[in-house]
Amino acid sequence: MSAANTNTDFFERVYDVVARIPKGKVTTYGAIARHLGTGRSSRMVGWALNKTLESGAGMLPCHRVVNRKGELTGKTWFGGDTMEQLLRAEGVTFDELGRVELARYYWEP
DNA sequence: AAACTGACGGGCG
DNA sequence: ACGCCCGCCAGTT
Repeated sequence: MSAANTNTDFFERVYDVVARIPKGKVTTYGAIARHLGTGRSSRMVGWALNKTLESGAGMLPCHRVVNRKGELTGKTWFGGDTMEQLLRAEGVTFDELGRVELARYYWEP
C-alpha cells in the first residue's frame, strides 16, 4: 500500500463517522479526531470535511458537526442560516446565543 | 524557505 | 460562563 493513501483513508474515516451521527444529534471536531486516533488534530477534521465537499461527498451531514462551544462554525460553507435550519428540522434547539445544547444533543462516535 | 491561516481544543484568569 | 493564549497539522502565499 502506498503511503500516499493515508490522506484518503483519513477522509474516508471522517466521512464514515459523520455519516453515523444520528439524526437530531451533533458531535464535535475534537470527538471525531479522537475517534480517528489523530487526537489533537481536531483542525484536520474540519479541513477534511471541507475537502470532502469538493470531493463530491456533499451529501455528508456535516451540519451535525459543531465546535466545543456548540457553535455552528461551519455555517459559512452552508451559506446564511442553512446549517441552523437543517438542525432545527431535526429537532435540535438553540440557545439565545445560537449555540447547540451539547449536554443534550452531543453524540460520541 | 518562512510565516500566516484555519469548519478546533484545552487551560487559565 | 466568557475571553484570551497556546499548541496541533496541513495547506497556501
